[in-house]
Amino acid sequence: MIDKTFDPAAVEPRIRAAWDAAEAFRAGLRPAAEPYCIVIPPPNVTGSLHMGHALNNTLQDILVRYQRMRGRDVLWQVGTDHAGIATQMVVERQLMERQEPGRREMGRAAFLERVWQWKAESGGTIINQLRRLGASCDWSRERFTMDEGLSRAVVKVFVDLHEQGLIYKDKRLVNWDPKLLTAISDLEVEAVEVRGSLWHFDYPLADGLTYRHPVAWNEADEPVEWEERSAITVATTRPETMLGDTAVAVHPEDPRYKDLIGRSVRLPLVGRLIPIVGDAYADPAQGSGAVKITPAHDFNDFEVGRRHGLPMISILSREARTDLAGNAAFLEAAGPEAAEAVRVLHDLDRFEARERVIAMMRERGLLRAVEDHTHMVPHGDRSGTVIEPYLTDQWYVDAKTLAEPALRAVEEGRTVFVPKAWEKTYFEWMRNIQPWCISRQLWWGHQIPAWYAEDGSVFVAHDEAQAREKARAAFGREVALTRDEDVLDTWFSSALWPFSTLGWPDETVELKRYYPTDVLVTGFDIIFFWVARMMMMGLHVMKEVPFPAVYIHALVRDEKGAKMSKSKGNVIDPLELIDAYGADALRFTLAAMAAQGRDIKLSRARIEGYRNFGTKLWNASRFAQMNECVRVPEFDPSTAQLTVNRWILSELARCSARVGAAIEEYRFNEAASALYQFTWHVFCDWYLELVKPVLAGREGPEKAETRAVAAVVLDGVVALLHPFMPFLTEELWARLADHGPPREGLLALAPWPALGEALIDTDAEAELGFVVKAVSEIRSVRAEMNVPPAARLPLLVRGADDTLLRRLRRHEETILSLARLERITMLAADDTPERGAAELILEGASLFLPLAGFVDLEAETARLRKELGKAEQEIGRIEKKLANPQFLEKAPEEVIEENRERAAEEAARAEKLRAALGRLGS
RNA sequence: GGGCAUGUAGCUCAGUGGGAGAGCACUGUCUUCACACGGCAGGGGUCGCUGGUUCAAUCCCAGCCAUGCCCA
Repeated sequence: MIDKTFDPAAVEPRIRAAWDAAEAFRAGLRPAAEPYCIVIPPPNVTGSLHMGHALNNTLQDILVRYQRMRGRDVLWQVGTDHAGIATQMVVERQLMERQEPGRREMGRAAFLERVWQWKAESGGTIINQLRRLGASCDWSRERFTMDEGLSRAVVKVFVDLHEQGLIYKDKRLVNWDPKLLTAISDLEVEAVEVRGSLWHFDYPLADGLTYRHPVAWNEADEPVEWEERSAITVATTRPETMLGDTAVAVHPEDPRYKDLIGRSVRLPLVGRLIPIVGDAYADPAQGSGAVKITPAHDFNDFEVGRRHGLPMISILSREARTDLAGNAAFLEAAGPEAAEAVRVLHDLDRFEARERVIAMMRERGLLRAVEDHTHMVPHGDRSGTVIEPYLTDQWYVDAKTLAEPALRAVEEGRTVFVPKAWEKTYFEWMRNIQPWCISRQLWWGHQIPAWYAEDGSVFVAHDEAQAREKARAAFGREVALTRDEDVLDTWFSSALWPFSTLGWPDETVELKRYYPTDVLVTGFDIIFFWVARMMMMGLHVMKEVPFPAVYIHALVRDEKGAKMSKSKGNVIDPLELIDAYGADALRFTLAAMAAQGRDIKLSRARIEGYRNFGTKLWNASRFAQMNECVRVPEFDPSTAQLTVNRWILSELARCSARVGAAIEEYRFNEAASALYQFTWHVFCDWYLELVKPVLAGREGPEKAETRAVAAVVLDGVVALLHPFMPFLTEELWARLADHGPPREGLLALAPWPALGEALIDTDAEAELGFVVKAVSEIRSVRAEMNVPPAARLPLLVRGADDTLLRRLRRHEETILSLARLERITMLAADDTPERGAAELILEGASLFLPLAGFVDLEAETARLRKELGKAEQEIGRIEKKLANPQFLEKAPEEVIEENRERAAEEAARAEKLRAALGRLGS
C-alpha cells in the first residue's frame, strides 16, 4: 500500500541509484534513433549550485527527458570550466589559510599541482548538486575544459587562428586589475556608481597667451560679460592621471576655445608643453568644456590620442602605484619642476597620489573649483578593486572578423533566439564588438602556445618541438626559446565547448552524430559570454552553427523581485529547498514560473503549493491502488464503452498533445499548467469522483473497464509529468506496478504517451461537460441557500429535451451522489412545483430544488435577481453591438452569428429567471 | 543621455482584435470510506494614463507616467 505522503528525502537517493545502475542517461544506446543533444553551459568548477543553475538545468532536463521518452538518442553533455581567476584565487586563499608558502614562493609547477589536487577533492561539488536536482546528464562523458583533449582543441584553434591572422599581439589599453595583476575582459568589469568629485584645474597657456572667456549671459544665453584669462580650465575625476596628460581637448566648434586650437599649455607640476587639440569628444556642455587627455590611462583619451598622434605616457605601475622616477616617457619632455613631482609623488598608491596632486595644485593656486560628482567607476567583479585602464602587450582575437558569420547566421535564421527579442541584444553586441583580449597574467589555465627568441621574435606552435623547428628555420640555427608565461581567458576554451567535448579535433563518431547540438539553454546575462563566443568559434572551426536554437530564460529573483546576491544576503539555496520540499516541487515551481520574457520571483509559498500538487497525484495513485485499478496489458483504450471513461481518455489525449507542443516551443509554464489543470481539476476533482459509484459497486464489465481506464490514465499522467517531476513519477511508476503485470523498465526510458487523435471524443466531452455543470450549479445553489451539506434533496426537472433526458438518466447515479440528491423527478410542462423551491436554468430546462424546509425566500430572491442582472447586462451589451449596422456589415459572419446565439440564450435565461422571481411573489 | 523590457484581482503572474483568467492569499462551510499538503462554495479587476487606427482595443500604433535591466 502506498503511504499517505511522498517522502522525497527517502525516495530521491534510491531513484537516483536506480537510474545510475541502469545507466539510463548514457548516450548512444539507441543507434537507430535520431540524436538529440544539449551541451550544458559549463558551470564554473569552483561554483556551487545557485538558483540560476537550478532553473537553467531544470529546463534542460525537461527538454532532455521529454526527447528521451520520445525515443531520441539523447546526449546531455555535462562538465565544468576551469575558471582561471576564480580557481586560482580559491587555491591561493587555501594556501594562506593553511599558512603554507604562497604561489610565487612555491613556483608555477608546484602551484599547478596544488590546483589539480584541489580540483580532485572539491571540483565535483556542483556536478553532485546537479544530480540532486534530478538532472539526467550523461555522467560518463563528464568533461573539464583543462582535460587533455579539450586542451588540445584550445592549442589547435589558437595556432590556426594565429596562422590566419585572427589572433595577434597588440599594445592597447586593457582593463587591468591591479590587485590580481592581470588583464580582465570588459565583461568581467562591473560599473559601480560612486560619489566622487570633479576637480577643475587651471592649465596655464604657454607663451603668456590670453583669451576672452565669457562669465555672464543674458536670457537668450548670449554672453554679455567676459574676462581675460591666461589659463584653460579642465575638469577631471582622476587628478593623479594629469601627470600623464599629453593634450587638452576642446570641441572644434566651441566659440570659447576654438581659437586656442593648435596652441599649447604648460602642464602644471610637470612642465611638459602639451597641445590644445580640437576633438568632438570634448563636450562643451560638460564641466568647463575642456578636457585633459591622458591616452595611457583612459579608454576615450586613448582614442583621442590615436586620432591626434599624441604620445602615450604611462605613469602607473602594475600595482597602480605612481611610477615616475626613471620613467623615460614621463621625464622626456618634462620641465625642471618635474624633479619635485618625482620627489613628492613617486611610488604612491594611486589614491594617495590623487590627494597629493590636489594639494599641490591648490598650493599653486591652480585648483579653480571642486564639485560633487556621481559617476560610474569600473570595478573587477572578482577582486572588487577599481580597474585601471592600463597600457600593455596582450594577445587579441580579431572578434570583428569572427563576428561576421555569427551575425549572418542569426540574421538568416540558421540560429534563432527564443524569445526573439534577445536577437536584438545579440546583434547590438556583435555589431559593436571590440578586439577580444584573451591573455591573462595567471598560472591556472591554458598556457599560451607562443615561444620567444632572445630578440623577441615569436613562434606560435602546437608544442615546443615545433616552435624550435620554426625558430631554426627562421634563424638558420638553434636558438634559446622561452614560452609565453600567460594563459588564455577561460572563455576561449568555453567557446569551443560544443565541439571540443565531442572529441574535436579528432573526427569522432560523437562529433559527427551530435554536432550541431539542438539547443543552448542559458540566461540573458550570458548571451555575450557563451552564445556569442560559441557561435563565432563554432562557425569558424566547424563551418556550422553550434545550435539552431538558443533559449534564453529569466533571472531568478527573490520574492520581492531583488536580484539574489551574497552581499544582499537574500540568496535562497536550492539545496535547502530540495531538502525542505523535494527536488520535484522545486523543479515544477521553476518550470511553472518560467514564462518567456519575465523574471521569476521565487517564494516558498509557491514551492509549497506545488509540493501539495505532487501529494495530490500521489494520493490519487493511492486511491487507484486501493480500488485495484491495475493495468490490463491487453486492454485497448479506444474500445472503452462508458462515457465517463471515453471522456477522461479524450481529456488525457488533449493534455498530452498540449504538453508536448508546449515543451517543443519552450513554453514550459504552459506545459506545467496544462499538467496541473488536468491532474488536479480534471482527473482528481471530477473523474475519480465520477467513477466512485462504479468502483464501489458490483463487479462486472463496467467496473473492470473503469479500473483499466483509471490505470491507463494514471500511467499516462505520471509519464507526462515525468520530465517535470522525475523522482515522484519514477517512484509511482514502480509502485503502481506493485500489483498486476510487472513493468519492463524505468519510466525515464519509457515511451512518451502520445495518445492519438482517435481518443478524442467530442460527444463524450459535451456529455460530461453537462454533468459537471449540473453538479456545480446544484452545489452552488445549495451553498448559497445554506442547505446543510448532509441533507439529500429531490430534484425536479421541467422542460428537458431528449438529449437532456438521456443524459440525466445515464448519469443519474453520479449526479445523485455528487450533488447529494435524493432522486430526480420529471415534471410535465404545466406542472408547477410547490412554493419555496429554488430554480436554476440549465440547457433551456428548469431545475427545481424544493427547499421548503430550509429555504430562505429573501436569499433566493437575491440570488435570482443577481443572476438576472448578469443576464440583462450581457443582453444589453450584445444587443448594442447587433444594433450597429457597421458591425453587421463588417464583422465576420461567424462572429455575428455567435452574438445572435448568445443574445437568444441569455434572453431565454432572463425570461425563465423573471418567471421564477414571479413565482416567489416578488 | 541611448537601448530593451515590464505595468492585468491583495500578492505572484498567464492570456487574447469580438463573452476578463490561474496559483497563492482571503471569506463561508465540511473531520463524507485517496488526500486538511484536503473537499465544496464564494468575494474581489476603470487590464498604468491620454490619444489614434478599427464595426469592435486589455490586446495594434503614438505619446506620457512608473518600474527594472543593459550600455555610455
